[in-house]
Amino acid sequence: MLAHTAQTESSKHAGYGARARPVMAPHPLEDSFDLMGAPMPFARNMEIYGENEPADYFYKVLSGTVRTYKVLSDGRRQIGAFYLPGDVFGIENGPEHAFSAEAISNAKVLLIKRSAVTALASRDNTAAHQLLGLTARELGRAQNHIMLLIKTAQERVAGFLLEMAERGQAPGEIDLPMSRQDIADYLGLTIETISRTLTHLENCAAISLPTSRRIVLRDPAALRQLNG
Amino acid sequence: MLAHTAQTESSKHAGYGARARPVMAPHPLEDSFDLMGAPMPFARNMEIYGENEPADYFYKVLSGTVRTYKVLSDGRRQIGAFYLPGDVFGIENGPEHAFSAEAISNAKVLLIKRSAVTALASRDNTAAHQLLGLTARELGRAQNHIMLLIKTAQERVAGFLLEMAERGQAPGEIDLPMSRQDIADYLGLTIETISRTLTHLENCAAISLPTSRRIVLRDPAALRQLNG
DNA sequence: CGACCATTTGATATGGATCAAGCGATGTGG
DNA sequence: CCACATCGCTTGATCCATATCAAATGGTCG
Repeated sequence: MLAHTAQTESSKHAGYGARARPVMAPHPLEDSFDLMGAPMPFARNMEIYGENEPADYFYKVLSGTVRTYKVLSDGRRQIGAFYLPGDVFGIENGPEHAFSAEAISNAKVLLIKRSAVTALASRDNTAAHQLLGLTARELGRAQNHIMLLIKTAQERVAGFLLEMAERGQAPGEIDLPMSRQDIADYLGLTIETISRTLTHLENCAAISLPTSRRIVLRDPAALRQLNG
Repeated sequence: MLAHTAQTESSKHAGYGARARPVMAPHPLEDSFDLMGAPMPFARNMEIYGENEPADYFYKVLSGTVRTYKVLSDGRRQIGAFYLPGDVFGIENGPEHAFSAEAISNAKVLLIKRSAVTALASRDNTAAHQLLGLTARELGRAQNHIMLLIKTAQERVAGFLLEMAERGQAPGEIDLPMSRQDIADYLGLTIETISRTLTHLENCAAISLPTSRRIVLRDPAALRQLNG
């Protein structure tokens, strides 16, 4: 539904560019695409692209957090993944997006023309290899997600916390950018179950919850055990 | 656990080759790899590769059916996918297999050296494109699987039947190569729930079950509606 | 025919959903 | 600055879909 106007939009924010790339554990594979993109800001809860729209761009998170999701006919929402700064999203099978994407928090996203990437990939085989690597990584993520979805509520939440802790910068500390509803829709549970499970983990001294969005992993080994 | 002896094994069955490729809806993308492989037979329930083994080969089903799966520490098994003749499997993120693979029925599988494919891909960009296409298709399959796993038992079974019907040759008729246990482990349900759901669908006149392994889609539209 | 295995069917238990308040932070208008 | 509405989160009570436990049935192979 949202028509990208990358040129016009990004021209309003001409200060960013590749320079604005946050200091992160680098994803070396995709670096060569960075120069091809136009940075673009998205406000909290704004749609970046919609399901079934033509997949004309790849996207790289510069700052903020992004969710991809699908909604079933009766309104159930499944979140496909959360993307943090440095992550690339929008890579999918076929010419249309299978999921929708929204900014969870105010975010800056690099838009990279898919046609430019595939053109580059057909000339430069390191670029092709990088694109393959990104797609395979996404596949691995989806496979892990499948494994999460067959577990008990405790195991799903423990797995989610470990995943977020690994991806964040502070080891053993998580600053959740997403709501309980987002977590629930990622894990295939309800907000009530997420909340109850977190308080239970706190009672078990596995975690502590200084605030509802901040989680300290007090006993990661216990979480890993729960993880199945 | 299983060390492939592709050359020695396949030399015992030197009659197959690309000629033995079953007549199927072709997957045009991977045809250029076919000549690079060595066909190899696997008996029912034999392991093709194990989780965490080096992923030195890609595999293409020539006949029979293959399942990939992961087992959690407590014995729960999740089936990642079923592969029918013409399908390629063993494409994963990283240098090791994330799943194990077994023949469900006696099967012939083409083994294709991964190094040969990547070497070809770095020279020939159509080959690179084909490999990317296979990986992206696998990603799409995993994403659909995720969507299945958040649904009710009826929806999962309906979705599974529609998926199998699309992939099989006879429209509206399914000859299941796998057991109820396999279906259960694919859908994250129990065999009892699979069985009960199938009999319920039969009572609703959505399907009929001439035998336990044969399913006729009597009312595909009803199934599609159930699918969510 | 008889043993074995896969599948179906039945009875009961339970984990997580649903329904329903409460609570705490954040923000807004008076 | 405070009263109050709002929103996200937590907590409690009950319900229900599916798991679990158990037994019967049926199909296959020696």
